Amino acid sequence: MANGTRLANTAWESLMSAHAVLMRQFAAQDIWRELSMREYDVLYQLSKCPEPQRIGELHKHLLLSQPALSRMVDRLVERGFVERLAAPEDGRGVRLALTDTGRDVQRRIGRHHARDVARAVSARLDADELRQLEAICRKLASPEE
Amino acid sequence: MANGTRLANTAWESLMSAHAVLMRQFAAQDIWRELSMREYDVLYQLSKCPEPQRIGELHKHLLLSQPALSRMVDRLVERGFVERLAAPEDGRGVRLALTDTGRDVQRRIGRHHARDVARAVSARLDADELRQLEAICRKLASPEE
DNA sequence: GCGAAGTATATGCATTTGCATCTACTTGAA
DNA sequence: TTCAAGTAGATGCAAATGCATATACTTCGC
Repeated sequence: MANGTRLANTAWESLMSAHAVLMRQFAAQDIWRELSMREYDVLYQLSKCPEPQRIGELHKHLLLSQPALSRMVDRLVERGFVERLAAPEDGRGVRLALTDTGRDVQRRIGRHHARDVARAVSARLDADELRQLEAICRKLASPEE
Repeated sequence: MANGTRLANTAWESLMSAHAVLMRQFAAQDIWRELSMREYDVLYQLSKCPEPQRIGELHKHLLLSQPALSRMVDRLVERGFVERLAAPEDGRGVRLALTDTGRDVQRRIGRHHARDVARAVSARLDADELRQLEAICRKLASPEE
C-alpha cells in the first residue's frame, strides 16, 4: 500500500472510530425517550432551515435510504412534529416544516444533547484542536474539487 | 449557549457531517455485492486482531446493538466467513475468528475500499491535515481523562 | 406541443434492527 | 460450599430498514 494511501486510510479510520465512540456515549445518555437519535437528527436538520425543506435536500444530510426517510417522516407527521407541505415549483415535491410542537421537542432535547456533546468533546480537546478539527472536517465534507 | 459549548458542538457537527458525506460516497461505490458495509466492518475488525476476538470486545467498536451483532455473526457463520469458538476461561463467552474464506473476502473488498477512501480523502486534505486529523480523532476516541 | 427520458417521493416486501427478556455461566460474600 | 447478584451472549417479537419498483410530475429534443 502506497504511503499516501496508508496515511489517508489511517486518518479516516481514526475519524470513524472517534465517531463510533462518541455516538455510543451519546446514545447511552438518558435523553432519548421521546425521540430516537435518528429522529432527533431529522428534526435538528429541519430546525436549521428557516424555510420548509425539500425531502431530497434533507436526505443528503442523513445516512438513511430515501424510502426509510419517507417513512420516518410519516411517523413524525403522525406524531405531530412535522408537516408536509406542497412544493411551490414542483408538483412532485414535498417540503417539510417543523410544527410548533416539533420545534419545542427539538429544542428541549437539543439543549440536553448539546450539553453532553460539549462535555464529551471538551474533556478531550482544547479550543485550538476544536478549531482545527472543524476546519479539517469542513474541507472533508466539501464537494470534491 | 456558552462559547466553549458552541465551539465544541460546531466541531462535532462538522465531524458528523464529514462522516455522513464520505460514508454516503463510499456506500455508492459498486464494491458491496458480497458484503454490506456493516458486514465488512465486522470482518475488518476481526482481521485486525491476531487472536480470536470476544463478541463483547468486537461490539465496542461497532455501532450495532448486542443482539443485532449476535445475529449478524449467525449470518456470517452460516455464510462461512466467521467461526465461533469457545472462550477458554469463560464458559459463557464466545470468541470469533475469520475463516480463510472470510479473510479472503475481507482482503479483496478491503483493497477496493481502501482505494476509494484514499481517493476521496486525499482529494480534500493534504498530508499535514491528514496527520492532524488523525491525532485529533485519536484523542477524541480515547477514554475520557 | 408531444412523447421519451428523467426526477421526487411513496409503497410492497423481505431482511435487519432494537428492546425486553432468557439462559448459562461466573463472582463474591457469608 | 452455597447462594444472590452480576455478566456474556442468544432469542422472541414488533418496528425500522433497504431494495426494487410504482406513481406522479417535469424536462428536453424534436
